[in-house]
Amino acid sequence: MITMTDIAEKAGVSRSAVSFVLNNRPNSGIPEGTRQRIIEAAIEMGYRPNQLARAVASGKTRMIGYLVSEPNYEPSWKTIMGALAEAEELGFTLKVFSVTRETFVERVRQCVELRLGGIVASLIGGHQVVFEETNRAQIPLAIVDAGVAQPFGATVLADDAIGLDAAIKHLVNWGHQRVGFISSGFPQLFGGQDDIGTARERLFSRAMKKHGLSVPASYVTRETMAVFGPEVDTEANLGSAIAATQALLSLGEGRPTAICCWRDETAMVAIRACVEAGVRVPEDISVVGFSDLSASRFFRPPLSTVQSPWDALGRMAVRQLCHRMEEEFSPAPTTHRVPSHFVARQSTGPAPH
Amino acid sequence: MITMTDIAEKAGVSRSAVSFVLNNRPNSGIPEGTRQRIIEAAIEMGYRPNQLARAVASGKTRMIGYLVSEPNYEPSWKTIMGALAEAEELGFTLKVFSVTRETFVERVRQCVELRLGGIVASLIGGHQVVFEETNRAQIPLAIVDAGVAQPFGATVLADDAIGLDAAIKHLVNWGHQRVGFISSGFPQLFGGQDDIGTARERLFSRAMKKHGLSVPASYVTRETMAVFGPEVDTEANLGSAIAATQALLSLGEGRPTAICCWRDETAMVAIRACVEAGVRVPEDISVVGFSDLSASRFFRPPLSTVQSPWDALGRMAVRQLCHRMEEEFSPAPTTHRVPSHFVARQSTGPAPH
DNA sequence: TCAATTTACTAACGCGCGTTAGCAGGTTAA
DNA sequence: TTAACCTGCTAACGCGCGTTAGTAAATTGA
Repeated sequence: MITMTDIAEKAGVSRSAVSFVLNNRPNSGIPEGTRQRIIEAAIEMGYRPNQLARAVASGKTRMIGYLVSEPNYEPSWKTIMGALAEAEELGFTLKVFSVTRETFVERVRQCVELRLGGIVASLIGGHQVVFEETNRAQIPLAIVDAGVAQPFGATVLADDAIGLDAAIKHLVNWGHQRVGFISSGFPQLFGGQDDIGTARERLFSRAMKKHGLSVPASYVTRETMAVFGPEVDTEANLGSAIAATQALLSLGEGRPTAICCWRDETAMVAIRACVEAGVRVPEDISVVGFSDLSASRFFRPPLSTVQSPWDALGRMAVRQLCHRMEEEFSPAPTTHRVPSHFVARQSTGPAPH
Repeated sequence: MITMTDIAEKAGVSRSAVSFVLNNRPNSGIPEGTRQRIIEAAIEMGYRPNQLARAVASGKTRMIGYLVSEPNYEPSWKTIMGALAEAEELGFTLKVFSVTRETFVERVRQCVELRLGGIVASLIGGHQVVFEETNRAQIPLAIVDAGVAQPFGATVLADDAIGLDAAIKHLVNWGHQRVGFISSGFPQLFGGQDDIGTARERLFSRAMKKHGLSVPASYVTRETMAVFGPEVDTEANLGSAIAATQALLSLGEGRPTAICCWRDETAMVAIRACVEAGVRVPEDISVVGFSDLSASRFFRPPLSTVQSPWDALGRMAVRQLCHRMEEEFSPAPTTHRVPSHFVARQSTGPAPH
């Protein structure tokens, strides 16, 4: 590997001169002739600066780390790819770490040891621990899609209220008055209470109230998700979604004429549960999803759903992180929202009389 | 940031002693007492070794780079995630780079400058250039899912023949004799001819011959794909797939009773084109896909398709790369195949008389 | 008792680079 | 004529670490 010393020798100058020229430092006093000689030597020898050494010497890195707890989940990688694109546009490189409940502390330490300039965390729980570790090392932190705003770092959230509002408006336009909700809760967070499910339920109630509709307690149910491992998305894991759907259907005459689900997968399972119970979708009941997975437009019926802006979330997280990397380190929390959009397909229709 | 010097001071020893203990070097002659003192000091001060400096000093990196040309494509990220998992299990970290025709040379240079220990390339074309660059820097290269084996580095391929063979066997069992093929070609490769489409067509012919079936030239068509950008997977891009399907359907009485498509997306478009032409799937014609996208099981009818082992491809690529990283550098080509599997769903059925 | 060995370390160099201080020679201004 | 300044560099230090050579003191062996 060619080093600066090699090209200094070839150009007949000192290594310092080479460093000055290659970093084209102003006021270094290297005249054009010498400058050209050095550059030509560098090109001729195929010199490539060692970024590691550069980082050690300068104490700065243009690398950012990305922690994911569910790498095989479609929303996860869409967010990653958004982050990757933004990072590259801003001149950073992205290092991805997958994380389990057992390994996530160790992974954060790895990031510290690699002296990464900043960290994006896309986790289900465990943010507190990540913060403690990064804060100690003075590493800026951005948290993406955590459900609720965190009391540290830059939290980047989808503005679910916008999409949810549009969804309910859509249902109201179809004449629906009684709308049920299947929330999603995680019983096995890394470390902490599950306030996410509750937050979602509040969000739903607020959105309903905005349209002058009330939500009986029996209309709000919750599926319980096992968090880790590739089985997250399989139907086998969604037994509780079936139970939640059946609970709503069993409410008799006063049952909801529409159901909002927190995830597209939940909506798919709910629809299947409805059909199996002899309830047609959307003729007898309308179902709304959340996420807009690639499979959702191929589902029968194609899902009406709130598109979560995964790509934009990743981009925003990186952008906010870079802001923090440029400034003095601060653990102060900030929150940034990215709008979501409702897209009407065929799982919703006019309310039955 | 705490350094070795800090903890040497605290423990009352030299920095060398600290280095010896923390790397628990054999025969360093540090007695247990001193050893404990140093370790305690390190823990107490929350010492984290600077892996960058370590890499500079030792000249070795446990980082591998991953170049992707189509990061938003489902098979791409499945492969990435496989690679990530394998890398972490082997104690490496993964740096992902997305690549366009304009930036891919620059990205390879970045990898060199970061002194990455090895590179996985998941590209459509351009392998030759990547090889030249990495070979000059003596960086091991693994190429994943390139369609055909490359004359350098470790090529990791899906053994499509296995799945294709199973698919044709499946069709033959349903009584099909006349099977058409819609291949996929890339007109805009990074640099070079498109021999991939041709290779696929040969593969198909061989598989058919194996089952005693011949393939008239008119049975083999090809869709032409625009390569880059997020529009790759949209239906808008698949006009040529519609044309290819119509060409097969227009063959009149002697037309194929089954069609194999090189991609699931192609199969979806082909099915739609059939239905629009009044040809029912699978009653009048059977259609087989390739890939097994997550949407494919939700498509109507659910696609019979060859599952490509994306995850395993990524894992294999990293494993082969790590082999090369351990040994003396060599540009010699090797090829590694990962089996594929056929999964029968509802887009195939008995041949019509 | 004294050389030979072992023990327990330290000093010093190098990795490739960024950066600051400074120096020799020429030019300018008073 | 001499101090002040500019030009065109170089010497030297430091980043945090791995590694080799070496050294003073303690121990051993004959």
